[in-house]
Amino acid sequence: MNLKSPAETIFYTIESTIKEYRKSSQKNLSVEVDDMTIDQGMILAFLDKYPNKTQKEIAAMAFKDNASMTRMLDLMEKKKYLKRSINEENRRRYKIEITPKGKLVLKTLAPIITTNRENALHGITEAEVLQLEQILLKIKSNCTS
Amino acid sequence: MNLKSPAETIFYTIESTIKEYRKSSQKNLSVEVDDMTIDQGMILAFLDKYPNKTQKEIAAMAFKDNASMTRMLDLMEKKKYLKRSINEENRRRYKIEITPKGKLVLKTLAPIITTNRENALHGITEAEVLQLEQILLKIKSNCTS
DNA sequence: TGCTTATAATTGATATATCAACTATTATTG
DNA sequence: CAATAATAGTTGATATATCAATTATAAGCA
Repeated sequence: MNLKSPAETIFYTIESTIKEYRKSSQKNLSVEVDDMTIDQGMILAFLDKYPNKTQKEIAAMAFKDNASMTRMLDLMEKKKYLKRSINEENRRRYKIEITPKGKLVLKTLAPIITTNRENALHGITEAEVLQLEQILLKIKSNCTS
Repeated sequence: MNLKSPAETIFYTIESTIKEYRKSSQKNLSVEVDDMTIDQGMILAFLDKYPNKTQKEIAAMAFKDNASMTRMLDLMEKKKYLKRSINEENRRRYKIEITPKGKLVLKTLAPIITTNRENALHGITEAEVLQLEQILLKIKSNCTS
């Protein structure tokens, strides 16, 4: 039987690469911010960039499940990074506002995120990144269609 | 500020690609096997291929945390896919054996896994897979060093 | 041999992922 | 307008991820 062991497949490489990236990013983040995960940081960045989106839309953009999004926002609200209030124009939705504490964290995060990305892509050309992206998008498309 | 939004980065593409692959693989697996996750299937495949490795070694190969491995094996044992017994040569270790039920599932899984992989890589050349791998390994190496 | 250190695995705490069922609200349609 | 369907978000259950602390055993060394 010629079934490759999981470790020999490209999927394993994809998964282990992103895991290492996440791990090293979390490590660098934790040095500067105490009680924040990289996912929470990412959500905060999305909320900052798209202030009028629904939780559901943010979830889709961040590639998260709605249920996960609810729980992450619960946590972030508890930690005072943001505030949710009912959107009176559509009472099913929330209005989500980043607090001053959240804004401050975003400023702290920016250089860390930049460094994380630069570090991960060190010695890799723009062309390679493009190739990488194109091939990945093909795989992604194969899996969704 | 020129900080890209998370969705515009290659890391987002990597992450979303592997998530779609996992999702579609889980879906195909669930059609044939009822109470098994793709991670459990992967671990079973590793155990089959490397019957004398420790949990720790399997965890490292499968890119899992030791704690996760303990819990996954607990579950798989409870579901009778495997059996653990103390290794008398080194009482810190377990001897892990795949049960007949586990062996059967492995057989059922094999064609599903093959199909999942082929489907995901449909229309992608060997050369592209190699490129993909090389670039990813660079990123991974940047993150671990 | 006794003490210290290393190793394999577990456990607790917390965060996230996923699916399904559910609530509240809004939109549609007969 | 009332009944029904669609939408936004939540909750419960279960699986996995991660870190830190802990247990049991083995190995190394004075």
